[in-house]
Amino acid sequence: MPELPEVEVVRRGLAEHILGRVIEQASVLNPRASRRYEPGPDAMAAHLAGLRIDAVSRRGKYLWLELSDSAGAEHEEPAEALVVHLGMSGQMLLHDLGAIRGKHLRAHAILAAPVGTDEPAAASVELHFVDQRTFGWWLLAPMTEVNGTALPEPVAHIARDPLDPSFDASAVVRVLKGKRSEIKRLLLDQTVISGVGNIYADEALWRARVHGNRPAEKLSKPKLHELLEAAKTVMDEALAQGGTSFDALYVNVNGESGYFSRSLNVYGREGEPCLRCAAPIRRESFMNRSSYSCPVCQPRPRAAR
DNA sequence: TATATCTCCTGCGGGC
DNA sequence: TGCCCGCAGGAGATAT
Repeated sequence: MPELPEVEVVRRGLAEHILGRVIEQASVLNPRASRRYEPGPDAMAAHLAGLRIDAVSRRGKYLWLELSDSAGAEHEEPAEALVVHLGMSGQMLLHDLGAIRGKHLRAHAILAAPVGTDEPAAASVELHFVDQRTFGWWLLAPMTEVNGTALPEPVAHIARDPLDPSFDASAVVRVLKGKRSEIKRLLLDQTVISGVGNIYADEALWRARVHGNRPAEKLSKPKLHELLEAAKTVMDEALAQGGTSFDALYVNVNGESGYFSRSLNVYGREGEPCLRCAAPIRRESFMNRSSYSCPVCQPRPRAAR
C-alpha cells in the first residue's frame, strides 16, 4: 500500500522525468478518478492541456504537480497544482507513446518534451494513473500558503510528515498529550502527523513497544518521542529500499517493486515469532483493519484486555 | 468540539 | 465450476 516512502519514491521518479514538460493532452477515463473535482472529468482534462509542470512535491501521502501556463500568460495566473492521492492501489507510471492501456487505467496525460531539448530521451511520454481499487484520485486546485509553505488547498489541513525537515516532534508530542484517543488512531490521523499508514503505524508501535490501543495522553513524553523517532526510522529504512510491496499494486514510475516488505518486523506476521522475544505475533481488528503486535513486548492497556 | 464509525471500491482466496 | 463472503485499507462523510 502506498504510504509515505512509496509516495516519495514515486515523487522522485516523476521529478527526474517530467519536470519542465508540457501537458499536451489529458483524459480522465473513470470519473471516480476526478470525483473530488466538481467541474467533472472532461473539464479537468481540458484544463490540464497546455500547462507546464514546474515542480513535483509531496506532503505525507499527498503528491502534487505544480503547474503554470506554458504559453506565458500576459497576466500572471494564480498558481495551481494537480494533486494526486494514490489511495490503496494507485500508480503513476511513465510509458513511451502508444503504450498498452490496461483495464485499470483511470487517467492519463501525454507530456511533451521540455522546451529547448531535442534528445531522443526527451521525446513525449505518457503518464498513466493506474488504480485497481479506485480509492486514488486526481484534483486540480489552487495553491495557498500555510505557515510560510506553499501547498495546494486540499493539502492545507495535512500535518508535516516525519521526513519533512521542518517536522517538529515536540509540537506533535504536545498535540498527542492532549488527546484521549488511542495512539494508533492518532498515528493514522493525517492532521496530527502525516504519511503514516497501517503498515508503518504497526512497525513504529512495535519498535517503541507500545500497544496501539493505549490512550495517547497516558503515554509519557519520552515514550511519544521514541514512537515518533521509530516512525521516522522505519520510513527512512523503507525509503532506502524503494518502499514496501506485497504484490504488483505498488510500484515506482517504471513499474518496479520495492523490497521493504522483506524487512517488516511485525506487520503481516501473525503467528510468527516476535524478533525480540519469540512470542507469536497476534493480529487484532482495529478500525475495520488489521493490527499486528507482540503480546509480550506490547501489552494491551487494561481497559482493552 | 472531539471522537468514533461508516462508506466508497475491486480483486483475491477460501469455503461450500 | 460457480457463487458467496470476508478481507485489504485511506480518508472524507456522517453519527455520537
